[in-house]
Amino acid sequence: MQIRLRFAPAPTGVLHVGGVRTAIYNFLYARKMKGKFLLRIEDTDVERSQKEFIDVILNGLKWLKIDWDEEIIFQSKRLDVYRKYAIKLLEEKKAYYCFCSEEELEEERKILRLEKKPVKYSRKCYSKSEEEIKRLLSENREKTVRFLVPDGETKFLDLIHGEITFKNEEIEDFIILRSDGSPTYNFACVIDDRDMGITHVIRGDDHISNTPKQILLYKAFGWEIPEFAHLPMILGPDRKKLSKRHGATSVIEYKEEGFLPEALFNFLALLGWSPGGDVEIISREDMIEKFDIKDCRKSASIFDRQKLLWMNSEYLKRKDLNEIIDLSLEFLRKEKWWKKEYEKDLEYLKKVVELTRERAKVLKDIPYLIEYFYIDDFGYDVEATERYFADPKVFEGLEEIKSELEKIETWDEKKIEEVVRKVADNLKEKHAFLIHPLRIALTGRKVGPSLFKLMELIGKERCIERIRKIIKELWGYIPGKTDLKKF
RNA sequence: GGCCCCAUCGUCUAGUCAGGCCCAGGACAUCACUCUUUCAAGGUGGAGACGGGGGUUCAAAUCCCCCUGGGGCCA
Repeated sequence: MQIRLRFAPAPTGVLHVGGVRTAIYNFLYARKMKGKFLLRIEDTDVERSQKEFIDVILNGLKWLKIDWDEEIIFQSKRLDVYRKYAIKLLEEKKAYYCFCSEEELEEERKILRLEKKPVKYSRKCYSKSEEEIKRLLSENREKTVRFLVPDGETKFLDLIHGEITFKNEEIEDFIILRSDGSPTYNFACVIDDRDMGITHVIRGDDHISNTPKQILLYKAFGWEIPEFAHLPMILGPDRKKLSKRHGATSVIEYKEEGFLPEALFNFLALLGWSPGGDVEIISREDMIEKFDIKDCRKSASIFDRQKLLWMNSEYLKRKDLNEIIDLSLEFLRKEKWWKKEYEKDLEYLKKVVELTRERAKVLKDIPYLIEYFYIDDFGYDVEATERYFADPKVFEGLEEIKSELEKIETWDEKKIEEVVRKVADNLKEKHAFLIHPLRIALTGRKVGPSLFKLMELIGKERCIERIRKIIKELWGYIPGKTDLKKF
């Protein structure tokens, strides 16, 4: 039999990492078992559901390449279906009308709480006579439909947790249809899962307490009960359920920060599941091959951004350069210094990114890392300048290097290195004595990739010009006195 | 408050189902050293955990019970 799984988000908020991970596990399991992975939008709560969130959720899934089979099911288009099934339960006396007002119910609960009894609906409306119900209905009174919870206990075998049992007496006669005729979560969920032919329900373990209610509904309808697997939650650093307080909530924000979708997918897949052994970086194909819902952990895990960053940099190192370029361009175009004409020389961009990519943890780092390969007027790092321009002899060395560089005919890394080292030797100074100031001259910074490689890329003319410029601007520089802020 | 779930380094986890191979392995982070023109990356090494108490057993991270702690749902 082909299994069928689904991811069923409510468009009442953005798609956050917790939701994505649930989607990932459903997706992986479906692919592993050669089944189907479906999508359902639970938009029955008209007040809190927003169209924009649907797009946000869909875009997030698409970005992560979590693609779904078949058409998306929208609950808002199935309201008639839910009503039909509610009436069926009503007719079979497995559900009943409740005319209690919110105030009445609150009053009831208050008393129960005072008496330290379980807060549960009194079933008051269940004992109403046929005539009374008829009368109340004809008066067009506000009403809900409640499910009549039978006696006994409800147990199920959770694929992750094992057997879980609830006593039915702890479950109140829950509402299945609200007064506005819309279905409640548990009711719509069961009907949809049944209509969609869902065989396995994989969701967060915040739904464990919903499961017995749903099972009771399956039984009332005489439907086959699907398998359930309840995943542990992803918690914020404060060990509380993920929420807006924890910063980047929407997965799209990870995209905007320059995370690679495959890195986030890998990271999230391994948050709560392990293929066993010491695997960290694992391809999607291998995940599908090795995935088993039974290998999921039972305990909640905390989202560790540090490890995500590390994993992203690993993916960044391995990814095809051309793809990195394409993705980087999106970030570069947001920079004010970036000019459209730079994109004509893709070969140069490629070389520059190749040289700097391993220093990037996210794509967003790229523009900063390559800025000085494009613009010539940058400021000089104050701290570095104070340290490396303390000795006026530095200018002597730079002058010397400048004139030696001018003589170079084949401008390459090796030749440049030779020249720089020779000048330092002639001056009877350590090579670093000139290398550091040179770096400041060429990049304005104290750190970066190999100086000689970077000089090769920047080109002879521009390198010489930059050296000329720093000599001119810093001439007469006195450490600690000269105001470097102006550079 | 009621019910349910969970418990291995700071974090993610392997090992738990089929007890001995585990005085607990890996990864991130951290520290030291190394490489090096700098930073990062890389390499080497260090520190770091079975929440507590009872059982069962020749033997428990692993099985059972209790406590504690954390989380979730309902209100």
